[in-house]
Amino acid sequence: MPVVGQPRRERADAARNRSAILHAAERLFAERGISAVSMDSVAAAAGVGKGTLFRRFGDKAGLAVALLDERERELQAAVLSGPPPLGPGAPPGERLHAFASAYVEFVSRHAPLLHVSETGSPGARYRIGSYRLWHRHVAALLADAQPDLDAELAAHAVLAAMSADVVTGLLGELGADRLRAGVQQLVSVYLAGCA
Amino acid sequence: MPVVGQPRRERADAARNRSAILHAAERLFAERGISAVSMDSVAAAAGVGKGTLFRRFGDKAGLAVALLDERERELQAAVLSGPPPLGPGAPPGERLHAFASAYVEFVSRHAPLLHVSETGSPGARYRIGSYRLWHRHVAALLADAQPDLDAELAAHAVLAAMSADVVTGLLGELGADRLRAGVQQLVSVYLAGCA
DNA sequence: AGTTGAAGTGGACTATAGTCCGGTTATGGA
DNA sequence: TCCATAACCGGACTATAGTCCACTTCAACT
Repeated sequence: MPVVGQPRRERADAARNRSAILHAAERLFAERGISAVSMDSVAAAAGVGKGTLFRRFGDKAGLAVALLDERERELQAAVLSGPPPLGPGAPPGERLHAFASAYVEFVSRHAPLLHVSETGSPGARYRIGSYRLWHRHVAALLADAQPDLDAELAAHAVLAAMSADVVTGLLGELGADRLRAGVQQLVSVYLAGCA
Repeated sequence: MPVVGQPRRERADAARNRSAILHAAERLFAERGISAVSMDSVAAAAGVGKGTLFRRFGDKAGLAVALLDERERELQAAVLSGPPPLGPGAPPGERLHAFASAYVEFVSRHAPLLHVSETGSPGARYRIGSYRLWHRHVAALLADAQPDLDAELAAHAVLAAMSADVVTGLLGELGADRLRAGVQQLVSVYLAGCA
């Protein structure tokens, strides 16, 4: 009887295919742009059938999430256990500003992938694990710095201002510096907390 | 020679078809839910060919935008020339709070249509006329109430907190009241302006 | 009313996402 | 080593968005 909650180890062939798919997708997306790459071509480049691709990742959005997951781990590590001011050690206000800068940077860099990952069911962003992680992080810092605030709600607002849609939609119009300034102003105003 | 910048009046047959398409789409979307309605069936129900449908509205997102446009006019009228506190006459802070409530309500009611209208090219929301209108409105009120603020940026943040994606993603988790409270808190904090 | 050409029309066509299921293979136990 | 079984594989299949272009119709101007 298999141990509950601890599924058997992934089969060796499945692991090989998973890795092949991820690498092929990464390469093709970089070469041609995500929207120009069909799932068929990803499967072909990875040397697997279409069924395998969809079985593993559900749909194109799922594939994007898997790809982002790898890239996001780096930022997560820096935030959870890296050096201050991003990591622990600095006062919450400084950490918040540092996080905002880093996150805007991250979103800018991976905007196309993020956009695809949020395609499909509406509100998908709010259900994936990483959003919850960032939300907890921001809410904790806000609550720490400014107890009068409803930090849960404020954290959602801060993250909304850094959503992939906002960043891609306004980057062209405002430029990276001004975009960052907007988020920093938002964070500052929450931290000042004269509500 | 046709007058530049003032395109000829829409041809009568085109107007008839446009109206037929809009009405058919409205009915089908209400009956079956947007995602379950194919563009083919909209065309068939309207009694036009597929080519006509796509020529007029570009794609499914364009059709959604056209449908929203009608519904949005009501809110626009109330904001631009209706009675206070939503319309002119009340102090800017009050108008802002009133707008936030009304807009969250609007987004909640039309979330599926808004989601479809933002599908497709990323950042589509920021290019359609109505976003620019709301942004100008919010920015003007913020600038009026709190001159220290960078009102342009703050207005984007306020609208981001009320995007269709945020509302659909968090409505289930937080509920309508708490969602509204979050936006009200955001507005209050900007108005307090201790940045 | 007749002419003319621009705007509009419709349905066949292509490309792609995502489903399904019969056949195959890895894995753990005897 | 061999067996039973559950997971995995792959490609044919379906449904739908969106394109294209030869044909039709409207309306402005004689």
